[in-house]
Amino acid sequence: MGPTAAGKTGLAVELVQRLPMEIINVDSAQIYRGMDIGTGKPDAGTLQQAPHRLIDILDPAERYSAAAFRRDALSEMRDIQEQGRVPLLVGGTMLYFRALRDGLADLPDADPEVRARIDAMAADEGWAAVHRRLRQVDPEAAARIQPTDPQRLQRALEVFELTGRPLSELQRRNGGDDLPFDLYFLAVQPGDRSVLHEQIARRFRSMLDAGLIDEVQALRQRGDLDESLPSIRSVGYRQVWRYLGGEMNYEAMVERGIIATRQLAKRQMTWLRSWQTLRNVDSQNPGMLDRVLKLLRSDVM
RNA sequence: GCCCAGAUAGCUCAGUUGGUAGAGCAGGGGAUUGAAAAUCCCCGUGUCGGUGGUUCGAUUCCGCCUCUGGGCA
Repeated sequence: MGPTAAGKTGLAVELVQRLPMEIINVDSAQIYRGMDIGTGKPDAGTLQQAPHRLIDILDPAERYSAAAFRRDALSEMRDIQEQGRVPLLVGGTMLYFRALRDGLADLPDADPEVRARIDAMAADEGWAAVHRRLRQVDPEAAARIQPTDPQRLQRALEVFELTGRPLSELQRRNGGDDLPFDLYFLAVQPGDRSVLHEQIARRFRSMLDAGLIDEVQALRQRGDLDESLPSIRSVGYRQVWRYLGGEMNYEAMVERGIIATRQLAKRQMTWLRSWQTLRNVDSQNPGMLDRVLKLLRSDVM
């Protein structure tokens, strides 16, 4: 685990060359086909020598979820284990890691029709009205969710409409199905954040040099994608999308893209700060690989 | 050289009819259950360019100086 631009992929590739491990991607953007440069996917050669599972499994028009990830990851983990290797889960999507570790409540999948209805209500009467409606059917969730948080308001009301039960009640009955795996958590984090910020700026510019604009242009030209999709909302893609739509100039796009990446890294580190039983290595330490190998030897093997 | 307009938070700016100031962005902290690279919450003392003057009191009014735009030569 670790923030973006900390060097997780490079480390993972080194590890699978030395140990009987196989990589599973835990990154909510790298699941999309045709989104390679901006998501920081390893190049084709690297993928050849260090295969990643759960990369390129979805079209950008599709939506994924933490629940789908848990299902898919467990299936891949079983498969890798049956082949006598150890699953190495690598990525920065902390919600996915948590869903894997803790499980999720038994809730219905997203329903486009219900969501469209709630969107229409919000467009009509505002999200505050949606919040008031939620308070009637699920006061506990309404107390926890800000009236300004459309995404969670929509989900809470959606769950009620689909099940007739409040989300807060269903979440309490969290079926704690125990994992058939022991999990070992290792975080790769920068000792000095300002150095990470420099790396982020450099990496975003090099993505542009590598053809990020063309990649996003190709997505735009399909005609069936828009900014409401998780794929297009992801860091870098959203900013380039708007630049291509004439909403900002090149310079502003570069600045906003770098800022969005920094903010992502910060949120990722917030997750890690409260993570239980976590081993940390400094991503800026040149001896990182040896340190990790040593940790694995003493803690796992 | 002269005229005009600026100079206030890291950046862009607002404001104080004279009682030492506040937004957006950035940044920091936090939350996070089928969108999570998403979505949301909290956090603003800074020689108010410098220096004299007027005043009980000046960032605010006046003079001079410096710097930055623009105009005239």
